[in-house]
Amino acid sequence: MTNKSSENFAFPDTLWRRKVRTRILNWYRRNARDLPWRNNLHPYRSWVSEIMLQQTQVATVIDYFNRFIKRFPDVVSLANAEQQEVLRYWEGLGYYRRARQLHLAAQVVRDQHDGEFPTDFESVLALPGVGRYTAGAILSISRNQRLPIVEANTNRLFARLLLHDEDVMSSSSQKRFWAFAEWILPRKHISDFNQALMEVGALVCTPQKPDCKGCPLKSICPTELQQCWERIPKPKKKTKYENLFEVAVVLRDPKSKFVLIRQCEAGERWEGLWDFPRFECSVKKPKQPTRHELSRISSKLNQLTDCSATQLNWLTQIKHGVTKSRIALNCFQADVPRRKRKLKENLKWVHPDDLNNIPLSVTGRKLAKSIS
DNA sequence: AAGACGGGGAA
DNA sequence: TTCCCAGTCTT
Repeated sequence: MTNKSSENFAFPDTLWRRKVRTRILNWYRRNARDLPWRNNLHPYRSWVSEIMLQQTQVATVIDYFNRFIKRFPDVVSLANAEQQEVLRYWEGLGYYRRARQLHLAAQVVRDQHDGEFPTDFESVLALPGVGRYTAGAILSISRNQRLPIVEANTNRLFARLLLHDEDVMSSSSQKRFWAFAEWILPRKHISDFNQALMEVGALVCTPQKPDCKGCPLKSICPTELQQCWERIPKPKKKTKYENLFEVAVVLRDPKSKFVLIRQCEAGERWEGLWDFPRFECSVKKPKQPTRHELSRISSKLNQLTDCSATQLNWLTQIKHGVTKSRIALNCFQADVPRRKRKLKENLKWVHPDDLNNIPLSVTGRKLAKSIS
């Protein structure tokens, strides 16, 4: 192997590199946050934390991580759990595919790696839900293996350090950053160094108003010199949102008080999670829906559940954003004359108290709380 | 190369 | 409101 990919790019000299390494490491030793996954470094814990941290901020993850590790302290306990329980522990974190793949990967480790989390890069990378970043992060952080990482924080830090003004997510930018991450990586203290890169990105080299005065790399960072952090990294074009109007119905059996819930299927959002029957439908004045609107709701409800409702009472409106949609969800309650004998696979009647043990979409949880 | 996936926190 | 987040996987 004579062609290291970093040789295809022009980076500063090795003196500059040494400064970056020592300054970043020294800064980290004084400024590292005390985060739960930094105690008791172990590949399993590191893996769980890395999956949770994908596209999710540190502050959000902390409580989820602690609860999750308490319930699933090792990879085999996770593998042996029901997927529904794993999803329940994930509820509210979003990107639920992560939880399904985490669970699946735990079973792969149990069945193909003797229940021991693998420590070679190829095996880790082969696990579902693990890409180049996550595999490198797990093994570098928990085992000090010499593997580079590139993620949101380092994208920003590298772009500024290299005065890189292209879109950081383009494939050419990513190639350059991976090469740089490899080039800048020291021989020793890999775990601290990789965490330090992210920590500087998170605490100092922030998207808005970075703290260049407190930065360990000030005076060797061209972006600090030129005071051009607003231009680098290149701002992305803003996403436009689409307004959606939906209706959810709490169907209730008045005798037993049971309510009907529906499991989201593959191809839908929230696959594997449960929700109240729900569909797209706009209602102008939800408190006084027109006859026409009511009949549309009934018809769609019947289509989804084979149940017919006697009278629809408006409960509340819940607003929430999902990816690029902004949804206004009008919630109704209705009693059913009598329960159907045969239900579709993905429907079930449950007592409201039992909803506590069932993974629901966040809006489903809000609605469940409002009726209990 | 682009789009989907989710929700919370901060400005 | 909009932006951003310890990315991965599928078209």
